[in-house]
Amino acid sequence: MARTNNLILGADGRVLGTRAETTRARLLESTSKLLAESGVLDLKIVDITREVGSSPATFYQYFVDVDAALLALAEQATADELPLVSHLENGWDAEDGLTRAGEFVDAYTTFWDDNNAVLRVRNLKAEEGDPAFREARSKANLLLIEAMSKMVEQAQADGRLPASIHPFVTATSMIAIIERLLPYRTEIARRGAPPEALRDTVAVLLYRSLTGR
Amino acid sequence: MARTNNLILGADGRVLGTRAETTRARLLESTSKLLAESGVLDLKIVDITREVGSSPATFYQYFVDVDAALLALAEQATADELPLVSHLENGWDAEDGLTRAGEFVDAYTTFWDDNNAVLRVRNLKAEEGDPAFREARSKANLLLIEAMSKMVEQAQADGRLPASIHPFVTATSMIAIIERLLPYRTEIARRGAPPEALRDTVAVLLYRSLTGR
DNA sequence: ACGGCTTTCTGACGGGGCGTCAGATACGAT
DNA sequence: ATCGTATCTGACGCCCCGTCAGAAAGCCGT
Repeated sequence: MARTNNLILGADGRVLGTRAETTRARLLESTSKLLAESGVLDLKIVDITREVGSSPATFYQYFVDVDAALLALAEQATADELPLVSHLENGWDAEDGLTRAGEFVDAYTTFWDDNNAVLRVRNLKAEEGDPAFREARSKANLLLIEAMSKMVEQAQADGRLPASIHPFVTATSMIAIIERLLPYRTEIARRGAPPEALRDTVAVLLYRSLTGR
Repeated sequence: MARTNNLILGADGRVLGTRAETTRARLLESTSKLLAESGVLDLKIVDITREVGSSPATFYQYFVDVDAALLALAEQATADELPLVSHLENGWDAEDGLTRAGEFVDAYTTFWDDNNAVLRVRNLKAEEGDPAFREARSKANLLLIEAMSKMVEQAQADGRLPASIHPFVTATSMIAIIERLLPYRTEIARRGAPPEALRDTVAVLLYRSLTGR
């Protein structure tokens, strides 16, 4: 709960001045960097603050604990994710549908590459049951999932997809594919698949499962 | 590397006697329990050993660090996963194909529910780049993915699936769906989807994507 | 430019987990 | 029962955690 009505708050709920806002931002950046470098399990508050040249006590002025900082990062990542919905608007039923599917995959890949360390932690904590991270994940994916659900409903109405599939579950499955497959890239490459195989295959899978074409 | 040629080894590579094997097993069980209860981030060696009534030093006789224990658990889980391949053998091309897909989903769900805490950690560490966990994950999924790849190749040969999809990537995507969706169950339920919707939808998605029917 | 007030930062501390080692204890063979 | 080996653990120094009281920096009115 770091942001309310555009006011950035410290750990004790006070409103921050400009100097404090800068410090907070630097701490978040440092957290993100260390997260990407060495993983959550090795994330230490001492290291975060050392990185920005301040002391551990400072950290606690902005975040009640590490989780609070991680949550703030997750919420930042959400802002990058929401625009992806533009690739889904108006469906993929026109003849350039498959192309648009590919563009969506590309856009998601970029988003993922920029935020993967944070997203991994967000998903881990969400799956472990933490309500705040659950909420953050839902909010991030909601727009995409709703847009995809609409595509499925349309395809069902047109008789291209069976009525037996549940639109929301189908949409969530598509997010699952794309979210889960990106970290596999190196492994897939090691199996001799050409580099575009992943992108193209995922695009076709999404296209088929969402439009029934 | 806790096991070589059926001999169970301690952290220093020595062969364990029966008493030691029991202790090691109890430590692993305790680790698994605490993992499920409170997540990786709060996993403490002190707690693990307290749980079995021994001291932290004992832990280090069997595992060089927590990761080693987690890896051992991941390898145990693999043993539960391999038999699932029986649901894929001979393909889903007969008329009971969709039924068999449903049974596979059920079997995987059971496997997941029994092992989810460990699998989550395995996947996290694998995605963070740890080679040992990468290896463990690959080994666990390999049989399933190979079987699914064969199904895709068959469907492509019969003209039911486009040649443009890569069998291995497709198979991995199916694993992604099923692995990733199970933790979402509560969230999907909260959206008013009936309880079987997930099972049935995933079964249909797998069936369609793997057989092209 | 100075004093006083507020915001922001930090040194220092008790608490506790980490990982190691030397010595204690339990076991099995004879 | 004794000995040798396998197994266990108490105790220690190290480092991170989270807190608090006080220091430093910034701001404002005069």
